[in-house]
Amino acid sequence: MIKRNTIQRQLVLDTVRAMHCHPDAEQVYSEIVKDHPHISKATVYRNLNLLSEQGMIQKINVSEGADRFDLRTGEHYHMRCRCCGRLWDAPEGAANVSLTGNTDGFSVENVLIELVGLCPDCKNKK
Amino acid sequence: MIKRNTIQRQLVLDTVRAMHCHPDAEQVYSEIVKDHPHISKATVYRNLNLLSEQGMIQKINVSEGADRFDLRTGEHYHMRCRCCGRLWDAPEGAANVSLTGNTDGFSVENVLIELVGLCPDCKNKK
DNA sequence: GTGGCTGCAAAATGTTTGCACGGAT
DNA sequence: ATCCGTGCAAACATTTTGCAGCCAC
Repeated sequence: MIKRNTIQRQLVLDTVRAMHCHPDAEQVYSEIVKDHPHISKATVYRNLNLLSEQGMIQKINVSEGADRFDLRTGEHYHMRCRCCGRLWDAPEGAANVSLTGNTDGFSVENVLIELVGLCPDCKNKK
Repeated sequence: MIKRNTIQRQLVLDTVRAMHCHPDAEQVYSEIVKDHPHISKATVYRNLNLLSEQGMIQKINVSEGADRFDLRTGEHYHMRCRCCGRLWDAPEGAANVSLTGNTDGFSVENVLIELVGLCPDCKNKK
């Protein structure tokens, strides 16, 4: 199916690229609505899903709350603060994963990693 | 708060222990309802959450669909088939993760890993 | 002009919560 | 007698979908 370039699709992509906080769909919508009050939340969801299927952005499932979106698409891992809920890209080399191939005939195609802990801000609040 | 031993709580625990398929809440409920038609789904949810907080079972977030529950509570990883959706415990040593400590001041407390791929059954169907 | 895309509302999915009652301690 | 746990329904959070009109191609 041929995909069209719509203003809404470009807005969703630009907004995710501009926000460096791993926003969820609601946050992307809120940001766009400021300048484009007519956009529908369904359109934001549809385009976030489409763009992540096309590899333009990455959809990130986290163990608490709504899915987040990220402009980086290469394989990398995420750190989630269990206190404030914010999400970060883990620095290059923060975690190294090696697969031994001993997976009972299961073919691993993708490794998803979430590092859960406390961010510096939340540590200082204690 | 002191926790009471109720028939429903024991049923939820026993059922998760008896099912070796990483069921979600709906599946646990369906299994219990066969013999105990009066149990409420809310009770199943409440007890699954309580038991996982107590460390009796483990709650597993997966990147697609509802949360699953597991009788194993020690740290281990999971493999999810992207075709049939089933979940398995990854064999001991299937994946080795090393943290380098290079996490920009973020304190990692827990590492969650999901290996996504194809199970032997789904590979054979192709 | 065609058919994908949008906005809107409604539905679907997964989970939690308020409340009155019943049962364990 | 207390008060925790239950069943029920309703609320909630997140996401998807049906549909009529619109707009990019």
